[in-house]
Amino acid sequence: MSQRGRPRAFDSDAALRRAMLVFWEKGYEATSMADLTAAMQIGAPSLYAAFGNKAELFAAALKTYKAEIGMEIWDALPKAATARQAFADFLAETAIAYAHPDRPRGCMIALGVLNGDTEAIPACELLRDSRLENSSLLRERLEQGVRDGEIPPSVDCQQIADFYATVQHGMSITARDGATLASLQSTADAAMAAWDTLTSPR
Amino acid sequence: MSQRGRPRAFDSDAALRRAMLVFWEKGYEATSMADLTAAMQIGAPSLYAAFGNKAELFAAALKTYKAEIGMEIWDALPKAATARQAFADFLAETAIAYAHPDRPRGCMIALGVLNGDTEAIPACELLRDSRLENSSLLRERLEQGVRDGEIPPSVDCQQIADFYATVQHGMSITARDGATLASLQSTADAAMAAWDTLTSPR
DNA sequence: TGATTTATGTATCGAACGATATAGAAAGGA
DNA sequence: TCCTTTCTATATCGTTCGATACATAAATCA
Repeated sequence: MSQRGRPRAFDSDAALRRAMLVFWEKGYEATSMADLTAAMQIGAPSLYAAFGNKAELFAAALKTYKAEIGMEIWDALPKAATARQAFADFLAETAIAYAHPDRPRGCMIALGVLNGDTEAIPACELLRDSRLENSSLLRERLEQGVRDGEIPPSVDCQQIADFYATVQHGMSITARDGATLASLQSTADAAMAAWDTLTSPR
Repeated sequence: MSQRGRPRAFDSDAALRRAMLVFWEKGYEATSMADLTAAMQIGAPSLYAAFGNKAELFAAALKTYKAEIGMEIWDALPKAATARQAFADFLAETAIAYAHPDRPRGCMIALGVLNGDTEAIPACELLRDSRLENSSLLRERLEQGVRDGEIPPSVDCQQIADFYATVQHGMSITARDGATLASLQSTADAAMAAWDTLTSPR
């Protein structure tokens, strides 16, 4: 099963990366196949042969985004010694990532598709599931804090996770509206100002 | 200058209201003229004659949204006696409005258009300006609190306003993802848990 | 009543959409 | 060398997009 036939004339990973940037910047629906073929510098048949269709290409681009960009943010959760530090780092990394000067602002997962019939547009459900997964990651880190004795068992970890996930979602919109890195960092700090109250016994 | 010609066969306000609901639910770009004419129960020529084009119809729908839905939320700011109560009410009203069972979830201003070239899509800039206006309303209420002696002058009102505006933006996404009213209220409470720290002297 | 004005319903416009058919080009296998 | 396989480039498919031309209907004005 060696590679028969004419070899591919483009770098598949590089093309996928370019597609990711376009989807990230414009969202799923606002991105046309013409936008993609122009950015990826390949013809439409090559795109379809390599990635299936627009929806599958988006799914692949999302996977790349999670592995490459999302990792910068979510790796902070397990690294930090305490849940508190984990959340502070998580928000700080979010601010840095969302205001990165050489990339689309905000988060592809939060901004990719918000509207649309969940069933009609598969990308919509894909992103929604990703957001819910992220919220679960936050909850699990809090539950770890409970097991570590850092957080009292009486607190509702899901509620706290939902709050911080909501703040992160909002930061995507605020970043798209032009907020500075300092402003986003300030918002991250403000969210952490609620930590002590949120993690005090109920 | 009396009304000459054949009278309009539809209620313009009711049609605009239906258009608002469609834009609110699907966003600007995902809403087609076919969606609009179906929801408004009028022909395309009647739509164009009455509202100009899609962009102008969206602008009119947004105006209706602000006057009708936004008022429920933003009226809380001047009504409350203190800045703290104003922000608590503002967030509480946001939770209620975003989880209303008989309406699209979340906020039309936050979800209408997030992506897209600001210049190419006028609706994008329109919504961005609306979000920045709302942030300014929050800042002004905080500044009023400073004048009232409720908040120390050393705090950065814009930073606090940005934080709460960001939370509200995030609540739109969280609401679209299916969060319950109780969950949104919990997030609103969590945001208020930061109030004392945020408004303490710097 | 006839002329004018405005709204409606049908049918359709050119452009852009996502997706392909087709033919030719570039590789390995025999 | 010839065949098979795979990829590329051009041209285009049918559909949907936002937006209109056109003829007709329903009102006021003279």
